[in-house]
Amino acid sequence: MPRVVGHLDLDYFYAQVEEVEDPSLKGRPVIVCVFSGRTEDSGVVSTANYRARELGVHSGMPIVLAKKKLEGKEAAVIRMDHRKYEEVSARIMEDLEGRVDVLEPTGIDEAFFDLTASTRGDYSAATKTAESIKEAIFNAEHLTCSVGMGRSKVVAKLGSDMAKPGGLKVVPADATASFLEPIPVEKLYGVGPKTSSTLLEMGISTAGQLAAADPSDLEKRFGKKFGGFLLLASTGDDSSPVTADLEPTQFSRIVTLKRDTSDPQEAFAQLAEGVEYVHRKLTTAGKSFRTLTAIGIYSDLSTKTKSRTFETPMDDLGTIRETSAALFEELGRSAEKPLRRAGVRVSSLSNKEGQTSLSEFLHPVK
DNA sequence: GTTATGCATCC
DNA sequence: CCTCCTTGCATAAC
Repeated sequence: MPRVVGHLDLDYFYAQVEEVEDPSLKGRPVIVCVFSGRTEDSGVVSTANYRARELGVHSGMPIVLAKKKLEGKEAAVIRMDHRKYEEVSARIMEDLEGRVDVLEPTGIDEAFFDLTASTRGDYSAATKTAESIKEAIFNAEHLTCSVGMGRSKVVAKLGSDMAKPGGLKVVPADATASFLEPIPVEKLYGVGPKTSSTLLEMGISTAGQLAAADPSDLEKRFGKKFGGFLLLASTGDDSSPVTADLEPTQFSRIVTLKRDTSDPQEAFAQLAEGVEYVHRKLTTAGKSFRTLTAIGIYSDLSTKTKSRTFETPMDDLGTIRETSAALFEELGRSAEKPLRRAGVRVSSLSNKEGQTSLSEFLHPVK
């Protein structure tokens, strides 16, 4: 029986949530932005609706540049409200859990799902389920989404990309090979600019060519693990399962400083709220950490990190404060360039004494 | 085997 | 002109 794997992606999520909340935005270019606070308009576009995209604006673009492109176009420039999008996302994910066999959220606006068991590998039954899911989200939240389905995660993700915006792309298991053959390698999940340029050097530009490549050549260039993955992905045979209740493995926060500085204490002071945020996330999740990392991003945007691992799990704000302050001191001393951004991360997480894992909490053993 | 650090991906 | 977050992996050093 072939697996039935789906990928659901909420369309231009942040901007669409804003459109739903304020219908007067419909039909106008809308951009949701992260303002860094450094100057009036410093920061980047997080999400642009399709009207804004038509005018050449896309995510990652500096706000100043986006505003120029949108001048005189009745555009709405909105400050990102992460809390709001998280609430909408949580409602949708909760509803989805009841409609699929397994749900694996992979971000605030997307999730993989599995329908193998309930459809017994029947792709027409799965198509009906996907359609009802799209309908349910639209009825409940007035949001559109794009869905892809196929026999693996790579195929499902490719499908949802192709279906954007608002569509459904189903690739039945036996149509996988012909579907993948002409796909450019850079479209494959897990293949970014670095990997695709290396592949191009090897004369490989499509999934079909990748599938026909010499496995040992791929291993030499990418290592055994990633080389093997590429080969499987090229034929839609990547086997990674859809997994529910994945526990977080780290929490981090990075902020942009008001001005570049070589003074570690000044940088650390501006990170104070970020430190509290990380501690709050840790507490909410009921976790302790063993490793704490200070992250420095310098004026030339290069990155340097310093970390410390404790022998026993820690969870208090004081420890995070003191340790990150000390690590920043080291970061400042070892660098010749001033800092532009500063961050803190906790990892090597474990559940606190007496706390059940999130998964046990959600689905207790009877 | 564990730790520190950086790289690549994706959002 | 340049935000923020997460995950996994490679590699070197201990």
